[in-house]
Amino acid sequence: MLAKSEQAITNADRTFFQLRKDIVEGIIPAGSKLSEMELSTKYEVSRAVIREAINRLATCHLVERKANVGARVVALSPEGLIQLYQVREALEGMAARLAARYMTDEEIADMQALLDSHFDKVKDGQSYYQEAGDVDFHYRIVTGSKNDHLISVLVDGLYHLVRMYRVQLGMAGPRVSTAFDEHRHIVNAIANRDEELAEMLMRRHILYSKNNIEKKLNHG
Amino acid sequence: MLAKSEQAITNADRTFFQLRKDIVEGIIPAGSKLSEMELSTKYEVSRAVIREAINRLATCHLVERKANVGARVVALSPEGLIQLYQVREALEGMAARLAARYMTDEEIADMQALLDSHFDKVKDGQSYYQEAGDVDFHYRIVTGSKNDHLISVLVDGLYHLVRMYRVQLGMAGPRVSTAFDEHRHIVNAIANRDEELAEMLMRRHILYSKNNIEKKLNHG
DNA sequence: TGGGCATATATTGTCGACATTAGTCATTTT
DNA sequence: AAAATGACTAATGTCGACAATATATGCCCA
Repeated sequence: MLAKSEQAITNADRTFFQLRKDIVEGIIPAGSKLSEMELSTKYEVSRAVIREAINRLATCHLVERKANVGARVVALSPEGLIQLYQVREALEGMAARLAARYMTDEEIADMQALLDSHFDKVKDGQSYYQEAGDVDFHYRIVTGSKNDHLISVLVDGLYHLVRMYRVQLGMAGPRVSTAFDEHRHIVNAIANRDEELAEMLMRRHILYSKNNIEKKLNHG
Repeated sequence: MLAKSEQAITNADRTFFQLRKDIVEGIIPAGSKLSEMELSTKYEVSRAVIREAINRLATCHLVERKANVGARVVALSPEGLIQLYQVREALEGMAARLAARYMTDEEIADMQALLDSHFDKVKDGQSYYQEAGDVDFHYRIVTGSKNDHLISVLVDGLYHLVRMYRVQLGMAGPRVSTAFDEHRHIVNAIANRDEELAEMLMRRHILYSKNNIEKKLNHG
């Protein structure tokens, strides 16, 4: 999905990525117990490798671990999703501000080109590109902040949790055209080096997404 | 230091806390290599326990790990500290906003009382309480947000990194009296349930701290 | 019959040994 | 002489076995 430089070197890496994928996509159900023995036979690695993978998942908040008891996949709750979006609003708002400050002109031009290509595809009705496009857009802003902590918390942590919610609660993409307009305005603000506006627009963009999701959760 | 519920159950827990403390306080120097064998003899536990502790430290970004090579304590850099404060500004600003929304009247009253006691102590010239008081104040706001992700990222992650910088760069507390005024104003905004103002004041408060630190780094 | 306690079992926590990899140094070849 | 290649070494990665802990079962007693 992400064209990130997350490449697996060791078995623990591979197992971690595989487990994370299986959890995010709901192959391993939310709230279910993660037995080290069971997983070590299933993934054909030793318990130590599974333990390391589970520990990493725990620090990503995809699983919760209790000493001498074991680990469970986190349970999905509406409040959890709201809280996730509150953090996203704060962090990605700051990311947009920093992107307006630190992104190079080339990076901004690339991002504008990316948005154009997305727009063409959406115009042709290929709305299934929406999620990938949205991910791409947010990813570029976040990396454009040039802030390693920000990047890590979002890309390595929150985004996987958000994806888990979206996949398992069946939140495929509504809000296609409006979201694209919002993306466009954010990029314009960044191109104008208007930090204040970039942050404000990004925060509103995420707030709208949150409200939209809340609506679906309540009336759906 | 923190009266948190972080209590060690297993040896890995204890070793993790001990290692974290030694790194934050500079007993293990920034940038130095962490040899698993060496540490396992030093802390009198097996290599597996050390490995688990190091892995946890890696996800806290206190150490950096490279596959088949080893782990090093992160290097301190002025840019790193700036980036940390950028993330703090975003997250604690949101925390103040959410605290204004979700803290109970009792929690707010407690916090005001805490501030009063701090003020009395500072008035008497006991300025060495400043850092602990500051930590207490920020900790209450963050937990008052009732947002688990926010709490975890800040309390389990960033605060230890910030403390590492403060300890090792010798940033003991200046800005005592002005910081107290800022704290007071933030609490007032929260008591008035003014989310917008609470967030804005908190962001400024952290921004001022950042500027103050930058000044010391440059002229110090 | 219901509750508390002791035992039993299954799971996690811990350990030491082995396998594998990266880095170093010496040798060889051009 | 310089560069490349090969083996050597020391570290990390992986594994299976043992120890400690929590939950479940069943027994005893009120």
